[in-house]
Amino acid sequence: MAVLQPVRGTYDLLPEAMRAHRHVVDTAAGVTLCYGFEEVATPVFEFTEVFSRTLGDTSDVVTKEMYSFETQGGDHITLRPENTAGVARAFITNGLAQHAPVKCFYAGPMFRYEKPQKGRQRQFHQIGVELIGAAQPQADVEVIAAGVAVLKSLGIYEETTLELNTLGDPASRTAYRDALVAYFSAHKDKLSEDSLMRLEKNPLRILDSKDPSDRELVKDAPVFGDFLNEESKAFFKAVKDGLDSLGIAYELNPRLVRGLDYYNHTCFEFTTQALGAQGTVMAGGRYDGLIEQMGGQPTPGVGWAAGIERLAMLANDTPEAVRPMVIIPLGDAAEIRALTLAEEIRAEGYRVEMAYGGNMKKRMKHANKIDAGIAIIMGDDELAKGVAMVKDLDSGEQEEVPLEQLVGGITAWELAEMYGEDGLPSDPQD
RNA sequence: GUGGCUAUAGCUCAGUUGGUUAGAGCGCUGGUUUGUGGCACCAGAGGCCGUGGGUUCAAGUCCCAUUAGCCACCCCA
Repeated sequence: MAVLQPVRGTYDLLPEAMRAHRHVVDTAAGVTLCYGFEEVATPVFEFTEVFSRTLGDTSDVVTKEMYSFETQGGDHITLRPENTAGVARAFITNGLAQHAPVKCFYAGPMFRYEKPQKGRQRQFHQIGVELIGAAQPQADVEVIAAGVAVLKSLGIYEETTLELNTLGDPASRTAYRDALVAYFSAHKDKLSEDSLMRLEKNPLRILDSKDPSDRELVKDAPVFGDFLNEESKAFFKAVKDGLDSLGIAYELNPRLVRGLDYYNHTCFEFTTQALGAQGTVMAGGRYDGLIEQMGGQPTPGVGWAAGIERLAMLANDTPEAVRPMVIIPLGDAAEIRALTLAEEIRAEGYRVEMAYGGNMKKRMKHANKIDAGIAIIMGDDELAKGVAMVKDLDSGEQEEVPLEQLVGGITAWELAEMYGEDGLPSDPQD
């Protein structure tokens, strides 16, 4: 609007939005830790090859969505468009193979040069988990279960649908891909413009086309099931059985594909109707070929990523801001004592604001404006008596409390009055 | 990258067929005298009408471009 705009597709996280993000991240970190995923952080930029060599030369992410630049030293750098490649790189460079299986959780900004929409920014944020070094289908189940637990903790699981598919092992996938190319190539005249492109880049995507003419063709297209070899079928069955035994509902979606090349076997998405065209809330799958493709030893892996913005838009149980208590000193001696009193109460883990400036009324209004729950009014005469007037700003009740009790005893008094029975912050130090 | 819609105060929006000093609500600041807030009342500040061109005696209003947002496609989290 004004001359000073944020860069297209970026935005500021002001306290209210930041709290929603924090809630998503903290919830996910806590839940996934129960599954053994420990938080890690990798750089927000990597050498460009980390992404270009792994994501696939034909993927949209590589061909048109990367923020890449050359440094003064001549290095080719790219802001990470996703974090699986970065984690995989860290796995290799830190020699984590000896600790396999490695389970990690991450949260942070990702960058994609896309046309912004609601729920789609150029700098956005993702949480995700990766389980590297476990080839068993039980690992897929565990990863998906962790995702379910996160969604449940955020109170949005009921709004999502788990869509599940298998991409098979590379042999199955290649065979199917070839069959699809053969089939659609024979009907090029009926394919949409987009799908002609897809035929070159990612034929599997044609199956998911929204074009009516494409859809007609898709009806008679080869079915992936016919090309899955026994191992791939058994693997997929084991994943489904695991989910069944956990009572995790899913819908098989044979058209569910991945834009990134390193996926194989299991792929899944949690989708919702509540976010318009940006319906994917959490997505992931197995990527057994990735580490090897990057130059490491052959190492299987499985994981998912979820957009924090999208999760935050769905979650409506974001905690309220912690209400402060406000100290209102009146008089020179009280002003001085208030400084130390504030420090003492803060040291106990409470949010304390000072109301300086203005007369009593001004300061009370200030207390009100910052949504304080408690006002500690301390004039020179109270100070002389060694007390302070403690006022509950919701009920209007107030009473004199000896200063020494105030510091040591504020906890119970303040919490009870300030938050009532519910809405109690679990730990005010957080 | 393609197509459509939108752009007026911090926020949500009015601004008639182009016509004087561009409005409201909320919010913000100050006040309604003494050390007690919320409510009410009074007053005030705050707008290159997204930006740049053009048409016209005259443009917030019409035209073009540009930027940004929104929506759909593509793709994705």
